[in-house]
Amino acid sequence: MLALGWLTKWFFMAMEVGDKLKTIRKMHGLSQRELAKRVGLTNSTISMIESNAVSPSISSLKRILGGVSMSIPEFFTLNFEQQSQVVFRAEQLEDTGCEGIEHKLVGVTDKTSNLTFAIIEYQGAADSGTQMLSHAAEVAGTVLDGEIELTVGGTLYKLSPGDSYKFCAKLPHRFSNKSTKPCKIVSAQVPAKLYPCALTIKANLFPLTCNKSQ
DNA sequence: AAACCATGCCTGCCTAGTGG
DNA sequence: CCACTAGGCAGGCATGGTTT
Repeated sequence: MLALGWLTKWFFMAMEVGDKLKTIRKMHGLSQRELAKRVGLTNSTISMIESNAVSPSISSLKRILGGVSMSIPEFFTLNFEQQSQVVFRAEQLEDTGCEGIEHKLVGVTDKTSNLTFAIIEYQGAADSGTQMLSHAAEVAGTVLDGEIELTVGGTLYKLSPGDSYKFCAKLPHRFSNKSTKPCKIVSAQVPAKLYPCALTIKANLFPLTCNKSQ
């Protein structure tokens, strides 16, 4: 029974091997003959595998993937259907910020991504809220323009253009623009969920206040 | 009952050839 | 030049018979 289950599972996996291999080969700009020559097989073998006429042996698949610098685990975990939008035009970026903070999220509609990337602009005297933020994630960013005060775990850091930060967001943290000039930051976070001053505020999951104390 | 061996089937892969 | 098909070969595996 176990063997039957394994065979069934392998059968369904094998159904996709040919299509996947064909896509990968074309992504590398190779013909069946070129790939076959590169890995020491014949073009007909590549053809039959790609048309799902045969299921390649592990050794053959390893050889073929070697021709495109890919491992077997990488091959089976690759999912082309999850590939979504590549380029996000400036006008497409959704502003999820609140008063005093422009928070433009890149790829906010991509639910499969594990990364959140944002372009943030703190207006003069704006901050991320009176309460310290804390959420299970890792964040990193760079100040492009202006100056910002970053408090992480009780330590205050003053950042200028070119300065970067990276910290575990579980530590209580807060951003504050003490100057009168805007401060522009690019910021990334993994995992993509629970972005404190954008998605969560927008969704009213954590009703934080974004102050503009002037 | 266990181990060994012969047989046939299945499958991956090859060469040669075809059609677009 | 390209992808694909037909026919054949070789190795792996399951099965059944024989021997110990």
